[in-house]
Amino acid sequence: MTRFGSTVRELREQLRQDDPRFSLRQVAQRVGIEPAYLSKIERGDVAPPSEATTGRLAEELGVDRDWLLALAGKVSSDLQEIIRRHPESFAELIRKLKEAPEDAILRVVREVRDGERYVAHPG
Amino acid sequence: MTRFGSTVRELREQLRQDDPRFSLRQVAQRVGIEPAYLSKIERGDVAPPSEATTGRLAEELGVDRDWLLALAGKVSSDLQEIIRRHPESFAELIRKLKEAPEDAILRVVREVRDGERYVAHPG
DNA sequence: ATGAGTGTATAGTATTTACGACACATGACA
DNA sequence: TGTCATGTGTCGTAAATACTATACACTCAT
Repeated sequence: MTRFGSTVRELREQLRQDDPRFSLRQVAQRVGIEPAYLSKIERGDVAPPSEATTGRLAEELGVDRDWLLALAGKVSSDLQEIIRRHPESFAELIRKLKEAPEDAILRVVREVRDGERYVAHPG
Repeated sequence: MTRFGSTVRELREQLRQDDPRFSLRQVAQRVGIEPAYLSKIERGDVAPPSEATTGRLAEELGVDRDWLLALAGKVSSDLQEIIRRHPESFAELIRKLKEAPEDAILRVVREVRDGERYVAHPG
């Protein structure tokens, strides 16, 4: 159903072309899981791994953690915690941005980033 | 640890003052769970229920679904799905708003709501 | 031909999630 | 003094989550 496994495999094989340390076994060891498990993950034989494991996998493969988590069908727990502090506001904001194209979201991001009017003042 | 159970109980007992249909048993029946289970939920004897059950509970108690889900330590799955479509943008946006006060978040919400520049045009 | 490294097949498991079933004690009401 | 509704205590459990352990077959260089 998801492209998680095949994506991980492709990423790993790309890296492997330049560096033999990216064999399934060695990556599994660095990530801290059994090779057999990573094999099943890459072939989609099992569901994507936990948030923690996916995070270490993302770092190992040099891709964005939130991006890989999304492929795994998850949302980072630290983001969820932030949302839970203002559930109604964030809910409205996110649902409003549901139909928005990527660049519109990025514009909001940029506005928030630039405008110090949005962040709490340190002094 | 969480105030989920006690909050549900308080809400229910408030409603009950005007309407005897808000006994634990009757609410449980309308929500579609066993009274014993709701009892344990309200006393914090068990973890908050599933997203679906929490949603029905919110409706029954007349409170915001996302708000009650937050109390349950969850984020609505439809919000998560939206985030997963643009994981990196949303991650940055949400983390940027982490330190922002409620009214700053609301200002962003309002800007997005008003500015049709953010939403996809139907025509 | 053997040892090292590769990926994979099979089987099993601890923990968590999300409840249901049933019996019980209490209090009000007729 | 039944009976009706209330909340609760105890026990059990199906399904999902997130893996481990072991053994196997293959390839390639020595």
